[in-house]
Amino acid sequence: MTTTSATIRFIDTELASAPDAHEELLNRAFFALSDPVRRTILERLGEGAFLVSELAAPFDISLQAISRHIQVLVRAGLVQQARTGRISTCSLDVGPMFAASVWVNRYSKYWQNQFDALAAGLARLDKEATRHRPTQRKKANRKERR
Amino acid sequence: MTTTSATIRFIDTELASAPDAHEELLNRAFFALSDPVRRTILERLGEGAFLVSELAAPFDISLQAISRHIQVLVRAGLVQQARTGRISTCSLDVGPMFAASVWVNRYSKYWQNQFDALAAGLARLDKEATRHRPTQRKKANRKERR
DNA sequence: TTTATAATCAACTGATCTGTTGATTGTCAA
DNA sequence: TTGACAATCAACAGATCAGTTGATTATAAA
Repeated sequence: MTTTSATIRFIDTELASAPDAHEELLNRAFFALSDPVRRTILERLGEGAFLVSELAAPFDISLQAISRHIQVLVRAGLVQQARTGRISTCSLDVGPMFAASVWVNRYSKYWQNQFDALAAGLARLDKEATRHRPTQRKKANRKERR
Repeated sequence: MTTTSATIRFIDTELASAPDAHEELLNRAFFALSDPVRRTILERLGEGAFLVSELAAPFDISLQAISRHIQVLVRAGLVQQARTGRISTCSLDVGPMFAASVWVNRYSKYWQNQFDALAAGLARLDKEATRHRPTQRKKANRKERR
């Protein structure tokens, strides 16, 4: 990655012309990525284009719910939809993902001890889960509270 | 970045032992990053450690609100707090950020045309904003609806 | 034409988010 | 001891989120 430095510089000047739009793009991209269903959909789309119903098949929630997840991805610019007739083909757009990577990678200089840091994060989560493990989830597939 | 490939492989096996914890770590990390106030706090912490009140100073919202933003960052593992007496010093922990980078960078192979993709995303946001621009924001610093 | 299918829209519910104000805790200083 | 200060807690309000079910739109097929 010898072009990273130049790349980031170019992006930064590009953003300076529309800083609000870029902020909003990051807001939406990170938010879209914060849900495991949406991340799974994106992983799937990494392999190619799929119909909404095909994307929905592996999940235990309604097609409508998946349709709205996809809408979140579309509004974040991560997914494009092409409707031909009654079917809608979804495909990936990694533009916002690249923007997210640029933002996050500003901290890459701290990643000498990435293993320790990640292990510590996981250990902390395990300890949390052990300390007060929920007896039962309130709703299936519901997002964990903490 | 000649070690990237080996790095990612190591992390993946590490995660396989606690997949749920890793999922939850990503959920929280991406969600924490989806708010511009929290991203600004993280940028600041990249320069060193700060008190809660110091982090709150640049913002127009209450100290309590900032305190809760920091709690979100702490629960995501991105920030550590050390309380000595009545003051609380906040510092950065890039572990979850590294995990987020690893996830996002699985799409780096698509980034040959990153410039076009990002520009398209920004152009789309601009077009949206022009089409139905809100006459006035409902609340100061409130998150944009779309 | 009638029927089945893909996908979205609409309305509703319960949970979560983000901000507010007021009270509280705990420490430092006059 | 008393008062100021850093930070959090607690309770509330308004908005958003994520799921549901039922209706609707539009195309494909019998």
